[in-house]
Amino acid sequence: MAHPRPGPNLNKIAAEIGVSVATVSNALSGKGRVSAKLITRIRDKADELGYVPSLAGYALRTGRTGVIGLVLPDISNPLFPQIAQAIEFAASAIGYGVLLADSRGDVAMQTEAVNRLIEKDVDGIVIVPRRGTRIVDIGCPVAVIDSPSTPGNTVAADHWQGGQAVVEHLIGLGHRKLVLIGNNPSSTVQNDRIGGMRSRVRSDGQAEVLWIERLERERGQGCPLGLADRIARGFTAIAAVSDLHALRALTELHRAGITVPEDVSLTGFDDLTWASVVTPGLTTVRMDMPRIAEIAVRALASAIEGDRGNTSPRATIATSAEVAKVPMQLMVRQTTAPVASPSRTTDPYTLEGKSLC
Amino acid sequence: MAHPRPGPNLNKIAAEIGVSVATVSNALSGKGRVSAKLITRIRDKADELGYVPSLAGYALRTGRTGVIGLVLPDISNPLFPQIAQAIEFAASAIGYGVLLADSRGDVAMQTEAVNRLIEKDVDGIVIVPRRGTRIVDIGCPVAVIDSPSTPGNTVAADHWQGGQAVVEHLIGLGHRKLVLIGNNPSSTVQNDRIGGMRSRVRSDGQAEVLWIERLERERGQGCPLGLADRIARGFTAIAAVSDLHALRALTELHRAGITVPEDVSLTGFDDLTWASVVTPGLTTVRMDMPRIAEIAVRALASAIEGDRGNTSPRATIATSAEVAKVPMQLMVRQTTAPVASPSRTTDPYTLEGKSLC
DNA sequence: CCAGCCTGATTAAACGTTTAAGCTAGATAG
DNA sequence: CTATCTAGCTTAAACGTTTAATCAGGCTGG
Repeated sequence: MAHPRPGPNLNKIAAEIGVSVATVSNALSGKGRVSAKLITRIRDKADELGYVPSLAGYALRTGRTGVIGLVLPDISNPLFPQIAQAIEFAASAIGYGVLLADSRGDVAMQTEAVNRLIEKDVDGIVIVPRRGTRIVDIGCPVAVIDSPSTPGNTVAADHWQGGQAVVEHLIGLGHRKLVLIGNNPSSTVQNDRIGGMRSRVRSDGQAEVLWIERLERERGQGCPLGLADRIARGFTAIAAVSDLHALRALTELHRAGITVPEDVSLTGFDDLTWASVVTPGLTTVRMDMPRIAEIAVRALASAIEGDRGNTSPRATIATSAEVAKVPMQLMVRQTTAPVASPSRTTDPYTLEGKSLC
Repeated sequence: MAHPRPGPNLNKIAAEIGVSVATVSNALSGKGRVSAKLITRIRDKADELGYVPSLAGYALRTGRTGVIGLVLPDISNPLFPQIAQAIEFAASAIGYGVLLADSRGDVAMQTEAVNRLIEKDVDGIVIVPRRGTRIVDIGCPVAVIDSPSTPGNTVAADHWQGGQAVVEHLIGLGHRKLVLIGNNPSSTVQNDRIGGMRSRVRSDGQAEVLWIERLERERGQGCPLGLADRIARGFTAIAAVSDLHALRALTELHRAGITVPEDVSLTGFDDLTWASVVTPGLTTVRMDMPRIAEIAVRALASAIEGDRGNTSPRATIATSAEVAKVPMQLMVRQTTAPVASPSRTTDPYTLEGKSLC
């Protein structure tokens, strides 16, 4: 009624060669004292038999499973694929598996998700916290992504610098009067981005910030943002805090007969997957996810591996990369152009929105 | 130098109460013969101490880890979030964890990803195969999602029926001449969708299929699809095989001064996250991911749990749901409207046949 | 030549769980 | 009153690994 899990084990190899299991274990892990020739002999036999070490046995003995958990806020977050892919890649590169846990947008589910992971004996957890959530003190190493306000070890994109890069790009194209579009001023990420943008506006320039949620509270869901108005008043560029808002701006502009980038330049944030396939390609700024993931995973791994000896059940915090900030990368595409350019070669584009609002 | 993993174990409970570990194990799992009062006494003690069973110990003994692997083609696939979320939800609902593995779009990486999972001792694997990949015979239960052509147990959205639903909707709105947009005829998914669509075109109607990849091979990457031309020739609706292609069509239409849905109706497929936020909201058709995931996971689970006794190292195929097909759901939004609606058309500009392509 | 040391191996215990098998005592049957 | 059954527990082995402790010799130094 059970399972002698198919593959060969240390015993098999040991028996086959005629030595003890301990020797085989030592040979393969390179730890004890084994003669060179015996080591190679064992190695050969091992992959002749196609030996795969049993994680269960290893885990039981060492207390380490080689698996880390990944807790995501809500998967509907369009950034999610990038994050998951990057984490999985970074983790598997150093031999860790990634257990998924989705907190489904629910704050309570987040701790519940963490518990599920702990019950699966993960060695550590990477958390991308839901906005406004605080990471509680759990009993294993944790790395937090992109919530710089959270205490403890965190790695985040440098949103401030990203904002600076966007505005520097626009300034370089000659733009002086900018409309900045955010959603909610209570988001630290958005605030960082907006802050970075403002910090690079020239003294002879001007920046007006539009907070969408506030506007919608007054004028209703999906209301126009009054962009045409601003253009008429001399604003020449619009910088949104997210690609989604940029897309919304784009439709509003076209509805008003304003073309991008001839009449006005437009930028987004995050480089969502469709940002490059849409025409014209959206100039935006992206997080260096591979790097962020690598830092997070490495920090976690070193915390885990340094954990030996620390038997305290309380949280062990990853030591390195306490608050690493990773620069963002500007992706220049077709929605930005020099101000008042007489005639661009780029195809004029009209994604003209109808109805709604 | 190590790790006596913090929490209490069966031993602790046994010692505390004064019985043997076996009894505790039996009491908690409800298997052996233990008196009722002792059971409750043990139960109480267990959660008084906050007992969490060691997965490692369990796995070692039983050969089952309670973890399934999820292999995804390439995470950049915009459908990915929905899939991952649904699988994770379905799995965790019946106590399974989900180990992530991304094959990064590379066909070779797919089997490599599978191997990574097997080395982590997963009990089974859910695969969303890359287009054109065949699932090799691996040594554990497998459920395949959305590749109906693949032999073995598969659960897939009923793309054919989805196509039918789209066209039925358009027909109901009075449309007769349809342009169908696909990407690559070698994709069985796309073929199913197109096939379903054609099967519902009325005998007094007409459907012309545009294969994007073929067109681009002739006219170059990102070329116009000649939609305005078709509209001029009396086509009143465009149905794309994916939201992405629908979006592309939308931009092309607007560039030609054709408005949606007044001049022409447009539909997509998949209900990608942005499909509802874009204006006008895209009428599309979505997979019932929660249901698909549940079927896949359940099939896998029953294969795993039925595996006891089957000691063959060869693949064990999930028995139930051999080729389950799950209906798709039509999401009617703003890009479809009755044909030739007399009212709110701004003004029927006579379509200047801006001859493209 | 003997005490000690290094080398290369072995033995045995431990991690936490499940489960077949064994044991004890009270109840029942004959 | 003895033989048998059974409910309720215990013993012990097993899963596959790591690792501390031990051991057998060969070598070295004195």
